[in-house]
Amino acid sequence: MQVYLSDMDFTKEDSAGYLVNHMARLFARDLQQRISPLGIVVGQFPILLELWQKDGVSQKELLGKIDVEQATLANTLNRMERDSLVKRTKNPTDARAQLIWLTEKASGIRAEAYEAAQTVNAQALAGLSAEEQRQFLDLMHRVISGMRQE
Amino acid sequence: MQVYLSDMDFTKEDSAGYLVNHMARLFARDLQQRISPLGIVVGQFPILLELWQKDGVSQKELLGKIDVEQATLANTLNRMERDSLVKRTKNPTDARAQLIWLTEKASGIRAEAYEAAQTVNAQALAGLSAEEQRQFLDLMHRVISGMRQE
DNA sequence: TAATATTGCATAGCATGCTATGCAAGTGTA
DNA sequence: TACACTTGCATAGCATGCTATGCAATATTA
Repeated sequence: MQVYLSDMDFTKEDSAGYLVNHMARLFARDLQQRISPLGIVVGQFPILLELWQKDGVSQKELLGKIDVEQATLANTLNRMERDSLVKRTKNPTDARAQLIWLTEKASGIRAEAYEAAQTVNAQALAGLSAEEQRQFLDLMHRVISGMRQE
Repeated sequence: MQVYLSDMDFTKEDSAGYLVNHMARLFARDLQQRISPLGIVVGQFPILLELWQKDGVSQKELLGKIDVEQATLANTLNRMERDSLVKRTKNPTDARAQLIWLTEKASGIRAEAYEAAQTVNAQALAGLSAEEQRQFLDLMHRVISGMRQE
């Protein structure tokens, strides 16, 4: 079957952008449901992932590891501080900079948060074979690296 | 190579959810850049797609074709009305309902908007072969349909 | 028909993300 | 040292999306 696309035709279901957007909201919805019992929200997740690896870092260092803009990070950190997930201290060697530390509350939910995310990922990809799952991740990596530079 | 994932390990780059979220923001960024000269923004795009097919519909009918919540649609329609993209009239046979109509301004940018979206999609997938592009869309469809029901 | 339930839409309040901008603290240079 | 430049972060203002809630109009049921 041959499908002709004219400038008078646009099919959402054939649009990568439309599908990506929809899929992202489904992932966020599922992850939010699973992590809300832990007292965190989805936007905090990438930040927590990095701080669980290493805290006591500057906002700049954190920013280098996370794919959001600086203002987005600063705002999310504000909410995390409000929610007692992080504390900010002055950097003794640079008064402009800060050091960001996890609270015990945030440290304590690490294993459960990992599990929540892995469960969401596993369920989302449950309809794909192991080989298809690898392909899917690979394709996404390639699309992302192509788009980052543009 | 065998990779062991423990509960003390979580790699963003292996997380479908993380990649999907990042990719969605890259798509939105690129589309926004291309359509802003047309006087529209990305959230309006799915709504316009449907209204270009058929306008004079109720909000409920529109909602059935778009994958967002009712409140999101109502808010986006408010901004579109503010920006002179749509007009709302009363439904003569049901005073609760409304009919949503495109303005001439919105009708006139259809071809350019289609082209913008198709260019974004094409560029995003430029690093994939035709067969890989088909696979990618197919995998996304399957992931989405699996997640919608959960 | 009167009471109740449902429907169609609007609004409030919030999180996430962006761009643009401001500003104090550091760095470099004349 | 004085000046300009850069850096690290905060804030304003906006769009997008969500859940929860309100409310008038319609539909249903007793």
